[in-house]
Amino acid sequence: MPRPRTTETADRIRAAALELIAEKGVQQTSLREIAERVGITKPALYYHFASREELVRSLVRPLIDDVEAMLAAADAESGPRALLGAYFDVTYRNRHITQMIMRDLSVLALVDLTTAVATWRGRLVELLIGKDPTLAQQARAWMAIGGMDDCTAGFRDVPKEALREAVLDAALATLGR
Amino acid sequence: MPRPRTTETADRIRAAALELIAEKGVQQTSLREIAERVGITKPALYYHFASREELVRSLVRPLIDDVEAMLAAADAESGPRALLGAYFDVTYRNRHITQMIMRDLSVLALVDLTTAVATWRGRLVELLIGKDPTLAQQARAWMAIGGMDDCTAGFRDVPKEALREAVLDAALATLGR
DNA sequence: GTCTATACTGTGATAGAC
DNA sequence: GTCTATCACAGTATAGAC
Repeated sequence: MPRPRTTETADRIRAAALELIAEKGVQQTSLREIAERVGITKPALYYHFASREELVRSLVRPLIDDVEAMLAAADAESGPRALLGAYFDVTYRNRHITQMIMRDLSVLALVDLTTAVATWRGRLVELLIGKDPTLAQQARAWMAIGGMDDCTAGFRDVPKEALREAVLDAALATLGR
Repeated sequence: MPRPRTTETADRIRAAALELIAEKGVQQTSLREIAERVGITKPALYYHFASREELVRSLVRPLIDDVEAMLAAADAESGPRALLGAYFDVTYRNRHITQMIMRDLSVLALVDLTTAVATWRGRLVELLIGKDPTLAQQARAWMAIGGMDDCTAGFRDVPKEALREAVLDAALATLGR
């Protein structure tokens, strides 16, 4: 077993990128700035990530994987409260990424992850209200899920448990439970 | 009275910009593309708009003004259904702009209109649930307002009246009425 | 395997001719 | 009101040093 390495450069790049993006948004953050903060040059960054898109994709990936794992383990019988609670936990755990996406949804298109997100949104809707929902049901589901994401991204100075309770309460009211 | 002029170039630029932005997003649309569609060169575009930001700001302005006018005329006594109905009408009337903003909230920062939007959101929350809301009330208000915007931007092939009914129903459920 | 030097393309933006 | 020419800088890309 090799001795523990100092932090990998790629990880340091990701960390710096997430910080800067949190401050200024995805499109407003240049690769030069990121490289500068890490203490390397722009082309050196290019060695670790083939493009700007690939860097951003590697930031978003953990959230996608986390949500998909949660959905795979989700039990349709467990009811909306448990389901939305699990969803909140995942997006809150990855809230820096959630904030980044909520601030600029078009990054999903940039990194070609729009369909992945649309897919798990659809799956969530199905678990919450079944197949072939009416327009009214769809609107309620969208409002509940999107609103949870919105609150997770927006209420940054609220302790987790208080936020969790408030958000779940609101989402369940939206769904009419 | 002068004879009716052909469409002003500035208006044609705005129209072309809105079309292209609807297709590809704000940050993904270049000034060259916009100028090309209008049939002029990039510097000619700069004669009409001092910067890219100013062009985008002039696109967002009508929505802001429309919402602010609606809020100024809003009666606190008229109740949440009338208030949210009026809000839906305004965002739906300007839905191309609403779509643009929902797709990339960071454009508001780009054109320095974040506080304007935050202000009327706050006013809306106050009209809906009063001053000094609890966290739970705030979450519900955010979910209702943000969810309406989300649905207005997202359900593009639903007739207005059907959408209006579905969205109002969901928003009122969220608020607990 | 990691980075530097260098260069290419396209972008927002300006100056000045017509 | 529109053009040509030009700028600085961004993202991207490769060649080669160590």
